[in-house]
Amino acid sequence: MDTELQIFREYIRHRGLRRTPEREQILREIFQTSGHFHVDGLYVKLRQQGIKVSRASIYRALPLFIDCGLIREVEFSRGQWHYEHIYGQAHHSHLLCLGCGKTVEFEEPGLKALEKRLARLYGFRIKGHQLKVQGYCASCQGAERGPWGPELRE
Amino acid sequence: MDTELQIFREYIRHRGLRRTPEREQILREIFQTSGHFHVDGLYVKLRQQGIKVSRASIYRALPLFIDCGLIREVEFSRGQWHYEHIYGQAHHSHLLCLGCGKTVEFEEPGLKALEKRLARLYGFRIKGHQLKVQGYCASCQGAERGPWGPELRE
DNA sequence: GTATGTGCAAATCATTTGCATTCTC
DNA sequence: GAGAATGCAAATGATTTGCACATAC
Repeated sequence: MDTELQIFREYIRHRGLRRTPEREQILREIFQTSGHFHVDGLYVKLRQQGIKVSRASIYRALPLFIDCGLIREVEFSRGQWHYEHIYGQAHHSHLLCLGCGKTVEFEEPGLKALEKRLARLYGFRIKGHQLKVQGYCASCQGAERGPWGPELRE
Repeated sequence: MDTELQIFREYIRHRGLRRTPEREQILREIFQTSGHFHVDGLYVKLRQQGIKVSRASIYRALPLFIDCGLIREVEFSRGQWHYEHIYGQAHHSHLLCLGCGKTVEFEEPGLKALEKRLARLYGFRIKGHQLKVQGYCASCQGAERGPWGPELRE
């Protein structure tokens, strides 16, 4: 249940940082929500619960959570940053609908093999990858723009 | 040689837009440079040649070039947007060094098959994908941070 | 002639930062 | 008590936008 918190405390200790209620409240809120979240939504949800944390503290806390492997950043479309839990989750990629913004998560085991191949080929020590696939979902295929069609905005 | 320009003019005509020297100068500059470029670099290079185009016009022109399939946006690390030609180029992915920022381009034919599979599985009409792999290149592996090691900044 | 495109400077918007105050260790 | 972390408000920086003028069709 609170494994994330434990991991975080462990991390804080290792780095000689300080354990503050703000950081832990933010972390709790993140793990109470399932799926993706973004900074402002997080800020609002905290406020609604009467928890007073500044946006600045959120911005300062997120890199720590990322650093200890609890969450990860994803960008759905340009400038649209979201975060998602990764602790205890299988690594997945995203399929995005350009029409309605729907996202589907999928796993692609073949990418592990690709990483190995790249490591060998280019002498890299691979740390990770991100794959994003875009298209139009079943219900948006009508509105899809043709070749230089009606409109385009990513 | 000037195929890009032809494609662009064709596109302009199709969309009922106007053919302006600014847009074409920007396009020429882009295709005179090989590899990646970013907005500010482009702006400076144009100025250096005595070509006066405002940043605003560049920002307004790039979506057109993207729309007609001449260039593509890539984000190397958070907020670091680059553009690259795609006309006449094989689709490729990027391998990035987290230490020195070096980038390696590679092709991964398997992703086409993945797109097909996703299309069938989720009923999407796939438009494209982006894959980014990160790691440390041979010369940066010493400076690499361990588990919660020295430093991390994407 | 009209609608589009351009340049400029001002507006945006998410994120970062400086600084005085408050907390952890 | 010293160094970190917080909150606030101001700074940043890339991109966008409003508007007056220029220009393509």
